[in-house]
Amino acid sequence: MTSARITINDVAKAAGVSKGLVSLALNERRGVAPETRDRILGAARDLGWSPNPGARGLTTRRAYALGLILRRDPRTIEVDPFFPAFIAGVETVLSARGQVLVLSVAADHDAEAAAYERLSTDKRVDGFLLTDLLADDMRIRLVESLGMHAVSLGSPTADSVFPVISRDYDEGIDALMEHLISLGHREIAHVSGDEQMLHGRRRRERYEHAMREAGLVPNVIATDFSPEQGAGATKALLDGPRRPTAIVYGNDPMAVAGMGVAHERGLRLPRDLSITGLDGSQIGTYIYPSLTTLDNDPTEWGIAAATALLRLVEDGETSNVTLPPAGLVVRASTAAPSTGQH
Amino acid sequence: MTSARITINDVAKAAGVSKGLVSLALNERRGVAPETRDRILGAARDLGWSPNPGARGLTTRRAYALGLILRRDPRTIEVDPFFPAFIAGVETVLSARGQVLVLSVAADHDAEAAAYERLSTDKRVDGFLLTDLLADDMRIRLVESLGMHAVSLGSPTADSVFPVISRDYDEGIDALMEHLISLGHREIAHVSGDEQMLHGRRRRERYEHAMREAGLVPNVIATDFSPEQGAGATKALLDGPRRPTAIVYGNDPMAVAGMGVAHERGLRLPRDLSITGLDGSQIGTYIYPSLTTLDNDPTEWGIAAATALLRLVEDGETSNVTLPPAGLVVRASTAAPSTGQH
DNA sequence: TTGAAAGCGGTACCAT
DNA sequence: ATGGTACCGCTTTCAA
Repeated sequence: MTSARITINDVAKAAGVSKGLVSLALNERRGVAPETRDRILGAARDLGWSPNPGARGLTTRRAYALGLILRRDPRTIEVDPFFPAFIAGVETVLSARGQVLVLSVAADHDAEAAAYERLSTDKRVDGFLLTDLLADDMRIRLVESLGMHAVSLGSPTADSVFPVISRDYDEGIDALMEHLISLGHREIAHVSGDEQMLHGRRRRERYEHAMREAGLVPNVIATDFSPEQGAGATKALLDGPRRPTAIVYGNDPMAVAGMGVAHERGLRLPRDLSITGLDGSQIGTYIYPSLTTLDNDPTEWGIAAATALLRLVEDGETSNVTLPPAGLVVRASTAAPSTGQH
Repeated sequence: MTSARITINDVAKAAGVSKGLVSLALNERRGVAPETRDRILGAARDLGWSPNPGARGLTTRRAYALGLILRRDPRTIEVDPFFPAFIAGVETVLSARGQVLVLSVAADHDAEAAAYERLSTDKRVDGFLLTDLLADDMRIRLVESLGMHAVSLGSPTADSVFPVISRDYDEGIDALMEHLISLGHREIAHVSGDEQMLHGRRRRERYEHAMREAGLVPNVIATDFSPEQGAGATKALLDGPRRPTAIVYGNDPMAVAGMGVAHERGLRLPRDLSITGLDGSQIGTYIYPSLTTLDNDPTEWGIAAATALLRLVEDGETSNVTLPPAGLVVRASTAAPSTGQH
């Protein structure tokens, strides 16, 4: 089956008009007689025609595509519950508008910067979705200097001209800490994520705030968010001078790894050690004990981010979005500490 | 900083030649004097110019992009250790060639088919990477009828004109079964993945083959590969008439979920129940007990698939690729069965 | 070996 | 309201 390449000229011919008019009709511009409009659109539908984005972009200077660039160490790339659902959310917005997502993965900062530049100079995308924001993130200035649009997930520390999508975690972290404290925990440790990352740092700060509010002393080990370092941090804590009765992990994969360490040492969970994550992954439901965490909703992030970015690209409107705050999800991995030896 | 839009004309001017010649030089066509060639390429480099893929594709009929469409239930989209690393592999190949990956996520079969059609008719991609192959997969014929190129991960049951990337799992499954049997297990159950999916079915068949070879009777529960159904299947098996001493899960996330169920019932792993996965994820290293599984290497899949697809698109060469067979990775989740009551 | 010009599939402007 | 035409950035003939 040779799918006939059908173009705007075919539609024009079929509708008995000039191709300029077809363009006007398609783009819902005024100045086209209603009945002509219908005839044109009908012909387009009959022929199964939709405009070629490449040709279109040649004059409109648009790519009709959004870019997402992930920086990930290839060795630890695997576990991240956030992205698949996030991308699904982005897609629902894009596909409804005939747009497309260009995904790139970069191993390090240099490759990352190169990827932004390439997608930009090659006019592959109209804007970028900035995730995993770092403190003083170079990408803000980079993307700005490239003359590209963007939205960021979370508020950059430096000045940013881009719309911000955000969700409050402070409230959820407060609730989580209160939950642990009211169970009787005093030695509550935090295995924080990459402190370069804004949300990692922010969570750590709120944990510390909550601890001090309760008259307790914070106990933090920083990691890179990988299960590997999560496991290592757990061992360090259990062997350390201030052995915790509860550990709050910066993300769920680390919490799962931490449980592995605890089980390995013969601890009975949650009696001997309470464990929590911070971003509500599905797998947390099926591990044992099921994981107390905060809810998230990556799909919602994706929808909001893509919508805001498209508004910026198409209408030049910069509108921030605040998602509903993350709430506490109590499952089975937290309980009152045992009063036994330690 | 207004990044000057620099085009082929600027390069032509700088090199003192016509834009036609610039094109010839850039595309390494013969008939360009060596010294002119160098001058042109030098000018291009100085100006930081690379050709606009959209404009280019207008005449070459290429998108300089590859497409990957994932069909995933939004509710269970989260856990799949395969894709991030697979995509990273694809990316290493694409970025080196100035190409790009277009990623799409579809909720169901209809949306999936629509996505293939859209990326195809809009000339968004030059070919598709077909993953998660189903038995008698409609996509083979669909993509063919769209006149698009593709490669498939695994061999389609129906005739396919597309290159096939494959890796032998039979050998690894045999080794895994032998491992369990030699430990003394007789009641070895299999929680299989989606039987619609080719690799899920194939794995189940090999498990059954190995059981019969050993004079044992297969015991299979089919699932959709989700942790949720993995947990459910585990409960059914533990409550069933033929309570297994070992369970082979179709993928690692289900194995993790299965462990959760076992722990919940107070079983001591691996003494009371041996558990294995089948696709070597990183998280398997950090759970307790660490997971016996087969190794995989999604990045390798990605590199091979993208390379083969690009060869097909650019040179018309259809070359199958066979990756090294998956090997057994023995960790701590398998041991001799306890001889106690049951 | 090189230049000039047509054409790819659209959009946008200027007449009418 | 509609048609004609130039033009977007690049590739590809065809002459020279």
